[in-house]
Amino acid sequence: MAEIMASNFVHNAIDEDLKEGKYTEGIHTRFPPEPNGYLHIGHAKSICLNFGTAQKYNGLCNLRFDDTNPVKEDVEYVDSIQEDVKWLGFTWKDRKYYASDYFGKLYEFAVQLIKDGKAYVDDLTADEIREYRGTLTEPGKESPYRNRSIEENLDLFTRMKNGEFGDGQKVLRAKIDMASPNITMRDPIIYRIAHITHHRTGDTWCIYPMYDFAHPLSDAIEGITHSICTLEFEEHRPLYNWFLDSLGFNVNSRPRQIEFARLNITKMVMSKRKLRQLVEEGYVSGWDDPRMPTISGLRRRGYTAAAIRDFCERIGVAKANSLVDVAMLEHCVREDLNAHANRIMAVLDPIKVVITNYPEGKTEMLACENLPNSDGKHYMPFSREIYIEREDFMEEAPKKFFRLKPEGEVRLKNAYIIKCEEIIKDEQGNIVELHCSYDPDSKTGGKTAGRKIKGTIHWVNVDTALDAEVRLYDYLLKDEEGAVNGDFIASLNPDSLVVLNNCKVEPSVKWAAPGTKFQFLRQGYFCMDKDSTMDKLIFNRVVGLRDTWSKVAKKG
RNA sequence: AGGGGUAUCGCCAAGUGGUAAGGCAUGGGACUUUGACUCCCACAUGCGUUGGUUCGAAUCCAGCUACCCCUGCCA
Repeated sequence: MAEIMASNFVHNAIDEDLKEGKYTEGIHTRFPPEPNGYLHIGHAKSICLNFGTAQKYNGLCNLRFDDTNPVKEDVEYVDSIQEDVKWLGFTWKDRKYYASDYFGKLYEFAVQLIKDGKAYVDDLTADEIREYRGTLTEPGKESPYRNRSIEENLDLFTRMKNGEFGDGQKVLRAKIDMASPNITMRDPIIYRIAHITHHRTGDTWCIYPMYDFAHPLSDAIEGITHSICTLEFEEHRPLYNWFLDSLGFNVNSRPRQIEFARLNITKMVMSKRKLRQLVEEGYVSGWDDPRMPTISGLRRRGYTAAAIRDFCERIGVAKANSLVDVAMLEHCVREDLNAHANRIMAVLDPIKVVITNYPEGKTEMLACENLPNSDGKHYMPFSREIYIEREDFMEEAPKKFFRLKPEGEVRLKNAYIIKCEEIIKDEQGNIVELHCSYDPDSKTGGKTAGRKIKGTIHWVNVDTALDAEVRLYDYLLKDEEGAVNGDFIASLNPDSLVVLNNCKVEPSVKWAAPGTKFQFLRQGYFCMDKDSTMDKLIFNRVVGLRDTWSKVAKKG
């Protein structure tokens, strides 16, 4: 299982608990997604925190599906969630649970509350309940049904369970305090009626517990010691504790809820609602479209699990709302890819180069390092005609242009030094071909291999190059300012997917593993998508694009 | 009668009364068969603000200010 080392304020809180002699049985956390969508990078933060914390204290972390609202949930999501958590490098062993596993127990807990006079069945309509709740500045008022007898409540709740009432006709509420300044405590609803088929329990139930009721009790049932969740649940904590107190859970051993700030990243939309909208309205091919900030989308882009884990450690965990620069995420993939991804060459916008003094018909295999300074290598054919990147040649080049120019020399990566002798143009004046000469002794190990040449460019062999349709992806989800608010649909960047048809890639591409780093000298790293085929390569442009040249040019 | 939170460099973030870690970004420089990578160097007399306590305050106290969350039969 992947290791998370970073320490944070949640750990400080746990340390205090331990010092006070609490939770002597060990630390136990849980990751509790609702299966109503795919996991995204924000969930990765929570996954790393929960599994990482358990690891740090030699404890356990459960995977629990919070499936208390069947209207939005589906098995497709429970499958994808498991796949993504696993892929990220974490394991829950046999501790996969569902809140729906506890529907029976939860029902009994509710009955107990009624027997203790702490819950009642309310006949008010949804609108009436809202009115009675009061506002942020005014207290609510008590429901006329609030003081029904325990017997009547018991009878009504049983009949709710038995399906005698329609959706919305009745709810079960906790009897707390309608005047509480904390609105969560104004007699919160704990059970609602919904005649819907649940993806796991089918039609067994027609009443479903609310999150506020199900969560603390599910935690307690599983022996969770620390229930780590996001900031918006902070004022639900008194209610979380109220249920546990009211049902007699020991103050020193019951779970403790700790809240942290959710993740925001510049240029990325993290709202599940909006991501769903993108999928449902067809703006993307699915939840795993490489432009999506979902775990599966990032995976298809070529992000590695290690990079995402590293990112989650680096951003830290705190309570202050924050907006992490996407540059941090990109740095993390770049670093991982740089260390582990094999180098392979591809030319996106080819221009043919004929090496006039290279023997016709000759082909030699040149050794190419898989990684800088590594023993691993692959071989690439080289012959008289090759392709180079169109932008690697400039007819009228400024002084600081280090690549190919008339009468200039440049090094072909893993091959020879060539010199541009002649430019061939068509009637319109477009450059169609370059004629160059090469220095036969300049390849690795040759007599003149050590000559200092300022520029090095990538290339592929004409005869053996594979044609590819390359799609370059940029972040889809952003607006001009990179802000995460605003009408994101209207601001989708139409250039976010570019298809290049003339791409030439080296033959070893057919063996390239997912995450393979393609060489684009000066531009950094392009990463091949895991689902790429030879005629359709998807490159993650964002990984390491760094146009140093334009910076140099700008400076003069 | 509103309540709950949060403020430390452009962006994250340590710090828990003893004189401001680290990372990302940025700017210099070295190296380079990737203008990448790597390596060096620089980057808060300052911790939202105003007062107070103290030999000493980002840390304690009081008052301001700004931002976030809460009025689902969502989670």
